[in-house]
Amino acid sequence: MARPTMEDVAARAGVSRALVSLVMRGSPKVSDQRRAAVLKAAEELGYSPHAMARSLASRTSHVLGVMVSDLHNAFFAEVVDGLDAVAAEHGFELILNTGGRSPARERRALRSLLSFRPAGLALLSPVVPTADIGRAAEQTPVVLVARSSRLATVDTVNDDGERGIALAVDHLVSLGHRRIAHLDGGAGSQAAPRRRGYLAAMASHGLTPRVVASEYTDAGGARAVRGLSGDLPTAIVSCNDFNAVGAISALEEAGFRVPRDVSVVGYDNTSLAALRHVSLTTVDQPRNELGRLAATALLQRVRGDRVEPVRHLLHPSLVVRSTTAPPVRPA
Amino acid sequence: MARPTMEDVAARAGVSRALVSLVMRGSPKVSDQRRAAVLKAAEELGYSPHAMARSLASRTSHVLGVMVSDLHNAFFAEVVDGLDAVAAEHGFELILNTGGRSPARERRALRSLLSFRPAGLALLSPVVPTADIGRAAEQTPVVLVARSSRLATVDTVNDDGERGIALAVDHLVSLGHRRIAHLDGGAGSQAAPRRRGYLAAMASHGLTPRVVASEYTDAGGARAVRGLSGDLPTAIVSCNDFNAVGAISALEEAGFRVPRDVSVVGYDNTSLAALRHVSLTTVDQPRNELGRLAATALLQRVRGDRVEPVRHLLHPSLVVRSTTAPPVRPA
DNA sequence: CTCTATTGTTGGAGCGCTCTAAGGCTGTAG
DNA sequence: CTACAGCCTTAGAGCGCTCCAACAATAGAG
Repeated sequence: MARPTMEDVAARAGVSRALVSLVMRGSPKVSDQRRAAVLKAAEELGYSPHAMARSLASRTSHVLGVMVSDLHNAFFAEVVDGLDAVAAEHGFELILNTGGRSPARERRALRSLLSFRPAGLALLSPVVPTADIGRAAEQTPVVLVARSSRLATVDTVNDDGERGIALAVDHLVSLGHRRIAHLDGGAGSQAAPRRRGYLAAMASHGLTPRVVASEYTDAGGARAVRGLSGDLPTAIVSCNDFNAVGAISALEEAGFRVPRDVSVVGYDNTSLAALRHVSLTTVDQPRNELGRLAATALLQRVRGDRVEPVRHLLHPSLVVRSTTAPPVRPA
Repeated sequence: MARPTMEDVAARAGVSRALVSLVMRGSPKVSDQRRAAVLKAAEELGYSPHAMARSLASRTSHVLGVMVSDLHNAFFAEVVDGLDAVAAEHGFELILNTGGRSPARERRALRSLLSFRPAGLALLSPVVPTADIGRAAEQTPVVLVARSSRLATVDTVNDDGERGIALAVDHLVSLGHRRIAHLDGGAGSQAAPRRRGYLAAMASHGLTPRVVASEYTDAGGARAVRGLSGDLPTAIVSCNDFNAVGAISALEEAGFRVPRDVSVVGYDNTSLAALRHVSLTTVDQPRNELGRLAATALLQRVRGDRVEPVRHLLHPSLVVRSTTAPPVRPA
C-alpha cells in the first residue's frame, strides 16, 4: 500500500518534481509534450496527489468542517446533502462530526474539526455556548444553520419560522377558520419563532390566540389534543409534522374527522407529510437550500468575496394537501 | 488567523519542538514539570495540533472516508450516525461524500476521498462497478454496507433480508394466513434477497407464493394493490415501509380495513412505521448497528487485528404493531 | 550577431509535524 | 572520583507537496 509520490512520477517521466506539481495543478505554463509524458507516467503508476500534503504545503484547505447536532434527524441529513452538493461543485470535501446535542461533546467535536484547519465550518443547530462559536470563528469562517446569533463574525442561515407559521394561519383564516390553536414545540429548536409567528398572525387577523403546550413528537401532538377535550378549535397549527400526525390520530380516535371537523397544518414538509396516507397540509422548509446557502456563504468568505456577515432568512412556503378545509361547525 | 505552531509553543515554554510533540501525544517520558510548562504555553497561545501535518509526518491517518450513495435517504443517515459514533470513540474523523447514485459521480467521489489517504473507506450502497471497488481496496481497507460482494479484499455489512422477510411470513402464517402476497421492490437495492426470502418462506410452509411487481414508494404500493383488484390476498408483505403505507391507503380507499380484511407488513422500521397514526408491523433493520459494525471492521483492519475479510449479515427482527391480525375471511 | 523578452523548467526552502539516534544529566555503585 | 545506568531532552532528517527565484532555451528586436 506504499503509494507512489510525485518524485516517482517525476523520475518515470524524466522531469523534475516541480514540473509534475505544475501539471497536477493544471498550470498552463507546461509544454504539451511534457504534460503528456507526466500524465502518462502518473497513469501508469496509479498516482494521485496527496490532498493533505498539498494542503499543508499550500497553506490552503479544500475541506469544510460540518458539525451536525444529530444526524439521526432527517432534517439535518438533507441540510448536509445540500452542503455536499455545493462543496462538491467547488472541489471541496466535507469532514463531518456529530455533537449529540451535548455541549461537552460538541466542544470536543468542534476542536477535532478545527484541528484539520478547515477552510470553513458549518454548525447545524449547535448547542454550545455562543462564546465557543465566537472562538471558532476566530480561526476560520463559521456559518450557523438553524441557530441564530448576533455574533458579528459568523453567518447564519435559517428559515423564517414566523413567516412560515403566518402562512399556515393565513391559509386557515382564508378558509374561514377563526378558532385556530397552536400546538407549541416548547423548548425545541425554532419553536420560539413559530410561536411568535402564530401570535402575530392571529393578532393581525384580530383573532384570539390559543397556545397549547406540546412537543415535537407524534405522542406529544396526541397528548395535546386529548387535553383539549370539550373545547375543540376548528383548526390546529402544529409545531411540526410529527406533532400534526399525532394530533390527527388522536382526533380520529376521539371520533372526529380531519379535515371535516378539524383542520390540521404541520410544519417541515417531511417525506411523511407527502405520503398519500397522510397527505398533510404543511409548511415546507427548504432544507437542501439551507445547506446550499450555508456552503455558499463559507465559500464566499474563503475566497474573500465577502467580509460582512450575512443573515439568510429563507422563505418557507405552504404546501396544501388534504388536512385542511373550510370549517363546518360554527366558527 | 495565523495560528501558532509547535515551534511557538516550544519557544514560549523554553523547550524544544520535539518535547512539545511528546507532550501533545501524551507520552509518559516527559517530566511533570516540563509537561506542565508546555501545557501552559499551549493554553496561553491557544495552540492545538495540526491534524494534517501530524498525519503527514506520522504516515498514519485518523480519517475514515465515507461515500454515501444518497444522504437524502434517512436509512443512510442513520448508518452514518453509527459510523460516526464508533469513529469518535476511537479518535477518528469522518470525511464524507455523496455519489448521487451515478457511477461517474461515485468514481469521482471515491478518488477524492482516496486523495486524503484515509485509514479506511466505507461505501454505503455504492453503484460503481466492482472493479473500481477492488482498485480502491488496494489502497486502503474498504467495507461495503448494503451491498454484497465476493471481493476477497473487502468486508461487507448487510442485513439478512431473506431472514427478515421470513420473519414476516412466519408471523402471518402463525396468525393463520395462507394467501400471502409479496409486493416486490423490483431493481431496488436489497429487493432480490427479500424476494428470495419470501419465496423460500412460502415454500417452507407449503404455500403458493404470489409476487406482485412494485417499487420502494408509497405510490408504488398503492398501484400494486389496485392491480390486485378482485383477487385480494389476506395478507401482504411489502418490500419496505413506504410501499406498505401506500398499500394500506389504497386498501382503505377501496373500502377494506387493515388489518381486519387484509394484514400488511412493512420492512425497515422507519420512523414512519412507529407513528401511532400508522402503527405498522414491520421488520426492523438495525441501521445504526450496520454503521457501527462497518466502522469496527475498518478499525480492525487499520490496527492489523484482522486480515481475513468479514461478512456481517445482521439479524433483522420483527416489530409487531397494529397492521397484522388473524384473517377473518376464509383462507 | 548581440540583447532583451518570453516561455518552460528546475532546485531548494519550507508547510507543521513525527521519530530516530544521539546527547546531557542525575544518581548510585564500584 | 570514575563509570554506567537510567531518564529526559534535543537536533535533524523527512513526510509529500507548493512556490519562488533562478535559469536554460528559444524567439524576436535592434
